Order: sequence, then structure tokens, then C-alpha cells
Amino acid sequence: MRSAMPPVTKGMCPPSEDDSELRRGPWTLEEDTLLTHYIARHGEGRWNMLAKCAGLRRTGKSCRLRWLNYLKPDIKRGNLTPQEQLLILELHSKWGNRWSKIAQHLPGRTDNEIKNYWRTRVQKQARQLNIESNSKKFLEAVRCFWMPTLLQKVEQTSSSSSLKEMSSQNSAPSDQLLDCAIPSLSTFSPLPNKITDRSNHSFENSSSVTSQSLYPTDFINTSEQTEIPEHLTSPNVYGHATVYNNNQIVNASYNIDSSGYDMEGFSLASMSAVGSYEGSPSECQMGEGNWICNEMTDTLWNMDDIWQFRELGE
DNA sequence: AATGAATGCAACCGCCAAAGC
DNA sequence: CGCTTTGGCGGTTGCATTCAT
Repeated sequence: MRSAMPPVTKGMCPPSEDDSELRRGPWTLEEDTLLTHYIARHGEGRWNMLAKCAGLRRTGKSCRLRWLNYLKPDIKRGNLTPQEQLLILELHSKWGNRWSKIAQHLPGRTDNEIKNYWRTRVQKQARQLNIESNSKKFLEAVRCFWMPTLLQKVEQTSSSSSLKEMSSQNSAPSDQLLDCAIPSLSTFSPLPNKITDRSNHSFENSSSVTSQSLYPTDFINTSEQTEIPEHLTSPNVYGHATVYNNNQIVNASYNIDSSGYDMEGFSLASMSAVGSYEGSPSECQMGEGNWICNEMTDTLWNMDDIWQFRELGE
């Protein structure tokens, strides 16, 4: 856990300020410059000593945090990509609030950023639905709606041959992202149908990150079908999922506004169903119980409007 | 245009474990 | 072996910005 930095010899630094004079709050440009220049010359580690030697009236902890979360050169800026969001959802399902562990799989992203993403974007949706964000219900909602949307965005991205580009926009070793995020998507496809890989990325070289245990094979399958029914190939159809309905496999197609890829993408205004469903929408089974159909009709996810099911073999 | 609510995010806090002394 | 220091982590807070009315 300790840094491998050599110990800083006593007497190398100017006399330290009294702790009572320690600064708090937002960092100034001058402080950022001091910290950056000092680390460029001497490296990071021994943060308390570093703070004193750099002439910063900050705690070592504060310096470390500022460097790791903001100043470090390989920090990525800007919105999380669909791949990154998908990976966060996936890894959080696997590891829970292990933010730093999750961050290790998103080059250039910090645990703080991922934590903030989860708390602001993900938990917001849970609040709106009046369900616990760490509950099985919410996990099912994420699996059912959010992740397929992100998958579609990823596929759209990869189909336009921009996935590699996006991943290499930064100097960070973003191939790791590809290796993690994309192959794991194949675990959504428990059925024998083969995934069409429009990006020419080999899905068969599976990564160390898989989610089969988290996305039960009897639950949902989103993938590019080798044989997509003609009425599903409309340009307006973005998604196609295979869902178990009372132990029967049904196909569901949905149309998602491409303007966003958060949960708002499932709002009634941006999502319309295609195809047909021969049973009652209220019969749909989502994991344990019919909670979505029974309890969520007043939320932004109205199953009656979102899904229309079509039995397999139609 | 004003203002209150909601949101996003940087920064801090408390706790813990490992290493040093 | 126990105390101290250090670094790391997850949770929380405060504030600037954006949005809605």
C-alpha cells in the first residue's frame, strides 16, 4: 500500500507552517501549479512531506486527492462514453461500491468520478422509482432497459468504426476498455445465436471481466440477431431483446431515442414499441414477480407503452 | 428577470490497514 | 509488540451551475 518513493530526507524542506494555517476548500491555480511542478520534479508519494516541501499549506491527503482526481495528466475529461457507462453498471453489479476497483478498469477515470456518476445518475433513477438502488428490482431494471440501450449505443459506435477512435482519444491505455467492455457484452447472449461483430473486434477473446453470473441467461438477451425479422429492421428500431415471459421466450423490440443513453432514454416520449404482443402486458415476468408491470406504471417506465411482445417463431 | 429547486462535482471526513519506528 | 505515520477507500458535504417556474 505504501508508495515506493524513497524517503524524503529531513531538512530538505523549508520549515513547515503551523497546522492551523492549513488551507481548505477549492484549489487555486497557484496551488495547482506548485503541486504539478513539484511532482514533475520529484515524483509522487510521501504526501505530507510533499505538501510541505512544495510549499503548499495543504494536508498530504488533500494534495494526493487533488493530484489523483484532477491534476494527473492521464485524467480523462468529459462525459462518460456508453462503453464506460456500461462497464460501470456491469462492474458495480459485480463488485458493488468498490469504486477504486471499478476505476481500475476505466483508464483515465477516477473512483471519485465513477462514484459521483453512480450517485447522481444511477441513484437518481432509483429515487424516481422509489426503489433502493442496490435492490434486486433496480438491478433488473438496469439489466432490462438501461444496459440494452447502452449496448445499442456501443454497437452503433462500433459499427461506425469509431470505437477504437473513441477509446484512443486519450493517451490512456484505452485498449483495456475495449478488452473489458466489449467482450463482456457477449455474455448477454446466452442463446445459441451468434453475435454479429460489426467492429471486427474479436468477441471470442473474452476478457477477464465477465458478467454471466450477473446477467442470468434466463433473463434477458440483447444482441444482434443473425436473422432479424424484416419488420424489425426498420431504421427506427434500435433494440431487440429476448425476454423470458412466464418461461416462454419472447422477443421484444424497442425504439430508443439516440439523443441520450441514460435512463431518461426510457421515457415514454422517446421510446416506442414495435411489433406485437399476443399476451397481456401485465403478464410479463421480470425476474422475481411482476414488479415492473405492477408497480412502475406511474413512473417514467410504463411497460404498456414501452414493450410490446412478440412470441418467438412468429 | 428573479428566484427557488435540482443537479453535478470537487473536496473533505472518518475509518482502516500496512509499514515504520 | 505497541504506537505513529501514511496511503487508500467509501461516504458525505458544500457550492457553483443549470433548470424550472
